[in-house]
Amino acid sequence: MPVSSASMPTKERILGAAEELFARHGFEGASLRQLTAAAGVNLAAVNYHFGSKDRLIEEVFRRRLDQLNGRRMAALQKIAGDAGTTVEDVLAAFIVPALELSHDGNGSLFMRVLARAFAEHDDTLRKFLSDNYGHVMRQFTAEFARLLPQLSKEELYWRVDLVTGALTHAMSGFGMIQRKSDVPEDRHREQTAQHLIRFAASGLKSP
Amino acid sequence: MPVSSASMPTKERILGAAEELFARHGFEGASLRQLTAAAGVNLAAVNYHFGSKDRLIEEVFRRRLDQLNGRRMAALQKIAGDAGTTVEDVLAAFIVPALELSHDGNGSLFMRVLARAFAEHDDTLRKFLSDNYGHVMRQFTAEFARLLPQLSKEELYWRVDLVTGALTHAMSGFGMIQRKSDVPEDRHREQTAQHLIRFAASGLKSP
DNA sequence: GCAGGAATCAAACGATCGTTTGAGGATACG
DNA sequence: CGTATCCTCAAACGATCGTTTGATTCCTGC
Repeated sequence: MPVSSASMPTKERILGAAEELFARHGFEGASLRQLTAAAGVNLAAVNYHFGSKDRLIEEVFRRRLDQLNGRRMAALQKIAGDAGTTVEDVLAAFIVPALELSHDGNGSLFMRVLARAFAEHDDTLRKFLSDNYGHVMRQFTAEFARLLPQLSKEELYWRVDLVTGALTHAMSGFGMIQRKSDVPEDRHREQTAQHLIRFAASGLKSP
Repeated sequence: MPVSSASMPTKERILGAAEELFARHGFEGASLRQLTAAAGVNLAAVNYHFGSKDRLIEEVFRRRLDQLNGRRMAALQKIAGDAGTTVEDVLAAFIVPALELSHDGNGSLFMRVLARAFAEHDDTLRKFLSDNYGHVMRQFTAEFARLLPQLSKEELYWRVDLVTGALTHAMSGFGMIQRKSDVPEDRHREQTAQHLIRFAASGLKSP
């Protein structure tokens, strides 16, 4: 499963190498020289294809988040507003697409990039993420509000923030948690999802 | 409450400015030239007093973590092994010292530095933190294990990791959550602690 | 098969990085 | 008063940063 093979177009090889090096060394820590060397392309290729390093960073996010948040929204649409929907259902709509990404290619490296973006309080990056994907969090929060009417607005924001913090932290470490070889991949993913959903649901619903 | 005034010794002025700039721009993003300019000291002072930038980073952690984890361990010793101790008590021993730090001076900036250290999967930094402060997490985990005997070792590690992730994430954002002016400082801190403890306890104890 | 845009290349740009140097100032002790 | 020690300072070190340039190669459409 190549993330940056010689047969791929230059743009995708750069994106693959960027994802890996941003995860490992941070946005400032990974230089364009390391990056283009790892991708096997010329140094000038980044500025030619993306314009600048900052635009490359945005493109790394866009490529993954478009897919991730698209799947999250699709899963949420199916259950939002329904009478039988539970907190666990909404959490599953949020978590399962992220787990699928984590176990696909070097998607788990992207989760580490995302965790870095959370830790960096960089205004430009936060604005980009908020502008492009803020509506996703608002939709999920609105559905939680419907299912947890006893919580004040303030309390709800608190708990949703704690849940996203825990999940981002946990999923950024998935590269290290290896499943036992006798458990099939999808079964392992299902167990992980159950762990996370149970934990988060208990926190959200706590009295 | 100056963090880097002209009257303070050079070493402390550097540590104060370093904490702020590392929180804002990361370890690689903050340069020694910015840092020494903000502290009002000569560029060479960092290498004279600390030896290198990496040793300065370690000293930034040491100064705060010695105090923070000292208070955590003291609070834990008082209740560890007792018959009446609850999960909430242990969580309070972990959380309250961190909240006290967050509301004291620019201690909240340090919590952001700590959140960065979590997100960076830098081996050198992780080894330093593990070598010097790993015993704290082991002690707390052991006490959780005593109070939650129904959890498997694997499940317990999972949940403790989720809790620390949520708390680190939450407390790194405390600079932005301002208390209402009609609520006294210590009352606000107490309320925040209750929020965090309730959330974490529900997650840990979830069936 | 040839013109022309797309893509790649080596090389260089000025800026900034962490670190080192050696001279000079401050301070305490004989 | 002199001297030894701690500290500060401006300046420079080589390395590396993101970006730009201009020539060269590749590929496509006529």
